[in-house]
Amino acid sequence: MSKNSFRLGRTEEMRMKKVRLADVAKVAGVSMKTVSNVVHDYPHVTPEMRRKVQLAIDELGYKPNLTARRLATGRTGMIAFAIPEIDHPYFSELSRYIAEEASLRGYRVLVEQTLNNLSAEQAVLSDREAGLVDGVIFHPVRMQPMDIAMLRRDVPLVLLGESTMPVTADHVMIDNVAAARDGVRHLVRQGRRRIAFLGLVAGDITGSTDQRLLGYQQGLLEANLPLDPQLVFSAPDFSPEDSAAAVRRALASGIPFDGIICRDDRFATGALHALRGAGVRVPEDVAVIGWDDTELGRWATPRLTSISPDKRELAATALEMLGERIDGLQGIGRHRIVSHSLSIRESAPAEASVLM
Amino acid sequence: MSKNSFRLGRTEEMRMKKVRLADVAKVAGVSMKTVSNVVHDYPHVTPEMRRKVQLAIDELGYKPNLTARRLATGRTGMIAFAIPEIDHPYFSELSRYIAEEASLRGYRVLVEQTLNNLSAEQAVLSDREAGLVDGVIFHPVRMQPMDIAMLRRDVPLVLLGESTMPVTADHVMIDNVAAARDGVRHLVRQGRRRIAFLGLVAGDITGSTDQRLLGYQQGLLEANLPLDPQLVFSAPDFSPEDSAAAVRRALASGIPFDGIICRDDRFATGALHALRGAGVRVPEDVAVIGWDDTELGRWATPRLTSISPDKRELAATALEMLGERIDGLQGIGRHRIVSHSLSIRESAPAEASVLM
DNA sequence: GATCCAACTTACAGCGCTGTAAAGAAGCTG
DNA sequence: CAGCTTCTTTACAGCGCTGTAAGTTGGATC
Repeated sequence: MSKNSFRLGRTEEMRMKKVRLADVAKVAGVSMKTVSNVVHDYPHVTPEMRRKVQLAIDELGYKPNLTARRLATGRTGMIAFAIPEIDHPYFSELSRYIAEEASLRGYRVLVEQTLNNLSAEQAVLSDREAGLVDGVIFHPVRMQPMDIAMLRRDVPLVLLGESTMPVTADHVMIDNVAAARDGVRHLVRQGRRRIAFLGLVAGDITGSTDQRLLGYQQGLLEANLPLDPQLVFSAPDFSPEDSAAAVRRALASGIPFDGIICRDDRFATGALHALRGAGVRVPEDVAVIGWDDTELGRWATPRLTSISPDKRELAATALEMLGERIDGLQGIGRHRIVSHSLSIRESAPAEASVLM
Repeated sequence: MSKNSFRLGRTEEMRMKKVRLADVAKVAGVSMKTVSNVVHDYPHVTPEMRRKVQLAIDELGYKPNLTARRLATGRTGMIAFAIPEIDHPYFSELSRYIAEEASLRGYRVLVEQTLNNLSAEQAVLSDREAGLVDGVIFHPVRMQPMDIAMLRRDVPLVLLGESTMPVTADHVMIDNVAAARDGVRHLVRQGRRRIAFLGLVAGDITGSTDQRLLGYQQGLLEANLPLDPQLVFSAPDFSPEDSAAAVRRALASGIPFDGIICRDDRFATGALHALRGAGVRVPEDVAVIGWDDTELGRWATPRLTSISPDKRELAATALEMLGERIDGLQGIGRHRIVSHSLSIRESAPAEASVLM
C-alpha cells in the first residue's frame, strides 16, 4: 500500500516536474557537463559513464530544454521562410521542399506569410525581436532592392524570386529570361505565330515579370515574329479570376492569338477557363503554357504545359547558401541560377502530337 | 573629419554588437527592470522615465532577445501545426488560416510535416526536446487513438481530423456524417440514383473515412436507395492518379453509376479526369462532389461542387481551445464541431440548372 | 618510482531576460 | 510633521544549458 503510493508519487513526480540536467547529474552521480556530453554524443566519455548517465536519463525521462540550450549556444536551429501566401500552389510546394531540405540540415522552418503586404515584408527584415531564427529565406514581392539593402539586418539572408535584388544579399532564382524564351520556342515549334503574354499586373511595382517578358520578346525576335503590344495582356491582380477576365477582354476585342504564355499556373488556369467559356479549343486553337509546374496545372483540363523550376534544387541551394552564411561566411551577395525545364502536357503538346 | 569617423565608429558599434537590456539600462541610467517595464508597456512608469529609456533604446537600436525572454518566462509564443503534407491543397489552405488566427493571438506557427509517416507522427507527440512550443495542433493520419493517448505529453494538444480520437485530448472537426449525407441528398435531389463513394484507401488504418462512408450510407437509406457495395470504390493510395485509376476500373467493370461523392478534392480531380478520358460527361452523365473545397476543385473542369468545412472557424476554434489549455485549463478532452456547407458548382449543380 | 601525457571529468561563470521582494519617493491624513 | 498608504524603481536570484579552464585519473615512459 505504502509502496504503491510511493510509486505513484514517483510517477507523478516524473510527469509533473520538468527534469533538469542537474537532476540527471545528481541521480547519476556525475557532473552536469558529463550528462551534457552524453546527450550530445561527445566522443570522450567512457562507456561505463555513458551507461550510467543514460540510465538516469531514461529513469527520469529527461528532455533537454531547447530554449536554454539556445540561450547558451546562441543558435536557434530555426530558419524563417517568408513568402507571400502559404496557400499559393507554388509556395506551398516550395515550402515542402524547403522543410525537407532544412530538416536534412538540422533546421526547423518557421513559415512567415507576408500576404503581398509591404509592411509585413519590412517586418520580416527589420525584426522587432532578435534571436528567433538563425537565418531567413525571403521571397519579396513588394519591397524594392534598395529597401531590402537598407533594412538588411544582421541575420543571414537569402533572397528568392525573379525581381531585381540588391547585390548585398545572396539570391537564388532560375534564368527567367531563358525560361520564357524556351516557352516561346516551344510554341513557335508548333507553328504558333500570334503568341500572347499573360500578364502584367497593374501596380506590380517589383517588375518581377520584367525578365519573363524580356525572354518572351527575345523568343519572338529569335523567330522573326513581330512584337505586338496588344498581345501583352494585363490583369488588375494576381488571381485566376483576374486572369480569366483579361483573356475574355482580349477575346472580345478581337485580337487574334494562337498561344499564350502565362506568368504562373494560376494565371494559366484562369486563361483555360476563359478560353473554354468562349468555346476556344486548347490546344487546337490556342496553346497555353503556365509557369511553376504546380499541382493546379497538372490537374487542369487540359493538363497544363508549364515552365518548371527545379524546386528541390532551388530549396537545396537556398539552404546551402544560408547555411554558409550562418556558419560565418562574409562577403558580397552571391547569385545562383538553378535549372528549369518545360513540363510538356496537353495544353501545349510537343510537335509530334499536335498534328491534329 | 574626426567627427565623421567617430560617427562611423558609433554606427558600426550599433550594428556589430548585440545590444543588451543592461546596455540600455546603463545608457539610460536606470535599472534593467525599468527598461524591461518600458519595453513591455508596464503601466506604472513615469512618462519622463519612459521617454528617457525609449531614447536609449532608439539610440542603441535595442532588440529584445526572444530566447532569453523565453527561458525566463517559460513561454515560447510558438505553436506547432503538425500535418501530413504542407502542399496538400486542404492543408496549405488550412495552414493559412491557422497562421492568421495564431498571429491574431500573438503566436507564431511552426509547421511540422509528418508525410503520412507513423514515426514522424509519434515524434510530434513524444518530442525529443522540450520548450520548443507552447502547444500543438495535430492532424494525425496514422496514429491510433490509443497511441495518441499513451504518448500524450505535457504540452497542450488539440487534435484535428475525422478519425476516432482519444477522449483525453481536445478535438475539432466538422460533422462528417452529416456532411456526407448532405452531399448524397444533393445528388438525390438531382435525380441521381446510383451514387458511388470514392474512396477507401487500402491500408488506411485510421478509419478516417468511416464517418464519411457512414453518412453516405445514411443518405442512401434516407432516400430508399439500395446499398451496393460495388459502388464503394477503393484506391491503393491518396493521389489523384490512384483515384483516377479506381474510377477507370469501375467504368471498365461496367457498374452503372450516375454520381460520385469523393473523400477529398484530390480524389474528385482524379475522378473528373478519368471520366473525361472515358468520354463520360460531368455532370450530365455523372455528377461529382468533392470534399474540402480547395482551389484545386474551384478551378477544375468542370468546376467542382465540394463539401466545404469552414476552415477559418476550424482554425479559430482550434486556437481558442489550445489557448485555453496553454493558459492552464485542466480536464477531460473537449470535442467541438465546426460548421460545413456545400459549395455548389458545375460538377453537381443545383436542381434548377440541371435541366439539360 | 618519479614524471609526463592523454583521456576524462568537474566546477562554474555566463547566455539575456523576468519575477520577486524590498527599498525609495511622493502624497495624504490628522 | 510623524505615520501611512500608494506609486515607482531597484537589486538580484534564477530560468536550464554550454564553453572554458582547471582538475583528476590511469597508464606509459625512462
